[in-house]
Amino acid sequence: MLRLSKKIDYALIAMHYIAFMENDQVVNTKTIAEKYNIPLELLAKTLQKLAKKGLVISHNGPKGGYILAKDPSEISVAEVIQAIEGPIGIAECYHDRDNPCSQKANCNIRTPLGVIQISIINLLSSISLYQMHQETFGATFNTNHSNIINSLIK
Amino acid sequence: MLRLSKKIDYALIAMHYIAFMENDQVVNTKTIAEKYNIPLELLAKTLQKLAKKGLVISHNGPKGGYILAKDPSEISVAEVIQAIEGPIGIAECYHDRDNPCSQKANCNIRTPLGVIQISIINLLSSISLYQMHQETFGATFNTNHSNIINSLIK
DNA sequence: TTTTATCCGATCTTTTTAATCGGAATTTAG
DNA sequence: CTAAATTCCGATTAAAAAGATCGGATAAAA
Repeated sequence: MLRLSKKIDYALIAMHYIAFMENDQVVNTKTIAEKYNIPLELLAKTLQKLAKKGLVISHNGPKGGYILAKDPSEISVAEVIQAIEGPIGIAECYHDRDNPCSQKANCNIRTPLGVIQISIINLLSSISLYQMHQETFGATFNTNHSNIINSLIK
Repeated sequence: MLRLSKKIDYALIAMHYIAFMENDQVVNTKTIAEKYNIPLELLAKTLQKLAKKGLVISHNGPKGGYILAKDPSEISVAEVIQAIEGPIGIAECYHDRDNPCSQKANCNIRTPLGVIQISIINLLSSISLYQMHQETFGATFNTNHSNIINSLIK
């Protein structure tokens, strides 16, 4: 049902938490896992992946942990999703090149699904961690929607 | 990766095919399954579900099959998805009442994800089978986007 | 009354997701 | 220099979801 995976939930929760720590403190995995009741090992893996993709920076050893690699306003929800799961796609045939759908030419829904997919990617790309944070405290998204609209009106 | 399930692919393919048959002919499962190389039994189940939810009307016996219950312009992609899988939700905590997330109060991403979810639902609700069909033939979506935008600018 | 369909529940298989485990490497603090 | 805290990483297991199949029931047209 278009559900985001738990890994992505965890990634967003963690990124958000790290992003809005006071004075850019280094945050370790355990702290976040305990605060949000997330399995430690799984969260650790998730953060490692985010580090590998350059969204956070890791520091080893005692007093180690993670900080954001960029400003929260520069990190979109789409980036976090893509870091964990690769390209966003509602239809497989748009990026699984190893396993091409045999019906591609014949398919009657491929083109419109492609358009819908672009709209969703644009939506997720237009929302940053910073904006999520604002929303949490009752403010509202106020993004540039033109990209979403453009994908609908060609 | 926000992938639509195959059942939904099949449902959309079938609905689309039925919708744009000449003179509202009754279409049987086998015809569609063969044309698009879909497992017959699975497509049958999918169409049965769509019939139960009132999106298509079934006719038993020889010369039986399915026709649409409504005009293609009156059936949205969101309706088809919801008929097959229930409510659309990118975050579990928004409709799984049996299994409430223990972190609901504490969660730092619930509110913004809710807003994103509404945007996606609005997007999918704004696209009808008829519009998908237009798109297939090179025309473009030209929907009323105000609902999408309204969900972003409160 | 036979044939062609939908209908429906149960089950099996496969794939994906979630969680766990064991241990290595790194760095700070004492 | 050593011990403790932490990230790192691959392998494995467990659970859940998705996909597919089967057997038989019901209904309607020819």
